[in-house]
Amino acid sequence: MQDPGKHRKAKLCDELKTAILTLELRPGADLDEATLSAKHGLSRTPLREVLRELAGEGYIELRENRGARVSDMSHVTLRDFFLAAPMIYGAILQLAAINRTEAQITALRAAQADFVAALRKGSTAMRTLANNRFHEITGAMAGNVYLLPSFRRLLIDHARIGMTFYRPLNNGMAERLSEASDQHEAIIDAIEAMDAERAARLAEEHWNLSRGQIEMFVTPPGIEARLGSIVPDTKTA
Amino acid sequence: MQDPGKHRKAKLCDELKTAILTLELRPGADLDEATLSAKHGLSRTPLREVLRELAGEGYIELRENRGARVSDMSHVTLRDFFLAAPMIYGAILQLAAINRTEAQITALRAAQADFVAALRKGSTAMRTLANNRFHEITGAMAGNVYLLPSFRRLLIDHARIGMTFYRPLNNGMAERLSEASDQHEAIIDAIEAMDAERAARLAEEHWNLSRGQIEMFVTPPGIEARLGSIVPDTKTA
DNA sequence: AGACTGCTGATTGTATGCACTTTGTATATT
DNA sequence: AATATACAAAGTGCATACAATCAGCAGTCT
Repeated sequence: MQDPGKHRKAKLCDELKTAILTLELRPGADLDEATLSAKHGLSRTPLREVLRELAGEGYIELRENRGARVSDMSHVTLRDFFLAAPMIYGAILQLAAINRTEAQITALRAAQADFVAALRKGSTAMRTLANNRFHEITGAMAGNVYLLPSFRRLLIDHARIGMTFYRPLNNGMAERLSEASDQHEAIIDAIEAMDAERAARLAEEHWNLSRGQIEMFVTPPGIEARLGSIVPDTKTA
Repeated sequence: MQDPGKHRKAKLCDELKTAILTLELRPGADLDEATLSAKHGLSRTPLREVLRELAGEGYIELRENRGARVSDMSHVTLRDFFLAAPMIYGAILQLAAINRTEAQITALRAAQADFVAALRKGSTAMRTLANNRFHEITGAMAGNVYLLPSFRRLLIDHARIGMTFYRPLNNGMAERLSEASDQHEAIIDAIEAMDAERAARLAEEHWNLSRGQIEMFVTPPGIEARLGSIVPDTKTA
């Protein structure tokens, strides 16, 4: 696992982020410094600095004298997420429409192409990461230093929630995903046209779609089956 | 400056934050690792970790191989600030009203008492810090992990903007400050009553007051005086 | 039995030395 | 005189060694 390249730190940082976003590293998982530094061919000093950065962005939590662990997600944070997400997402897309540059539009189109490709033949993780990248770019377009910290924090958990709930083979998944893709296209158009109002409307729609999916898996319809009898029904068997 | 206590890191962290909030450390100021570590009796390793943390919270910026500097503030960031602040502040106070605990109310009252005391006989810096602490507590009350990062980032620059513009001896300063204090009291009441709607209204009012003060100093009335003549007016002298 | 106290292994926190990058300056060249 | 290059000084980045702290467990005492 030795990597004498110059970007070992950045690489490690990306790998950890990816692992966390895709739930490869589960919420609450412990991160051991010695193990990680050995695995990535870095000494503990730079590793710890990476951990500090990740903590600052909300990927992990640092506990005094007790090591780092991946940021937890509970029903409380899920509720917080539902409260904050529509507001921030709406604001970001509005500002993106106002401030976007041509180069950013190109980048956004590329990200959307990746997302479509991932929909076609990628894993759930690839879809999640591509989607995450798409929205990261809208954040960069908005370019508001005060909103970005919360936006980034939301994206982390949105990705993780997606990984948890959007399982393949579920009823209507394919249609919903292609709907999300269509919304992405519409969002690109609105941003390119610098139509903030339309962007805000699309943000709400996009959020509602996502919200609907999450709710569907949080509160499923219930299983249609009766409890078996404790004493075996010898008659029917 | 040697401090063999156990909390050197936390202390250094607080001192740096305070210095940045009060503009003792100016936006854009360079932070030299060697100097800082010597000044605070810490080696460079833990110092660098503190810097990473501060960077994560938005106090400073880290540049590869070129040291840290205090986060900059330009006309662009000021504009971003005006866009983001009312939304986030409103959301935070609403959530604070919904989620506050009794203990937090007590803490908020204490912070407000400090603020009043600072108004009476404190320096501008003390006022700013007391005000900052008051709002930090409302953030803790809201307790939404997704909104807090942006809220904290806003508070940093709100404090710094305040230090820049709220200079004593200016027209109407005293009245406006006592008005801010009154609003704090009203905010406490609304939060204690768990009245989210009233809290949101007060947030808007509080923001408008602050906004007005800032605007007053950004766009002053202009100086009533003519340029002196280049050739001295020998007749009048 | 239950709770408390004092060890021990493991893990995190800190200090220091060296390598590398950046930057300012002096000198040489055009 | 202006630009380019080489060198020197300063400061950051990383690795290793050492110190402090914590979790688990054994043993003792009530």
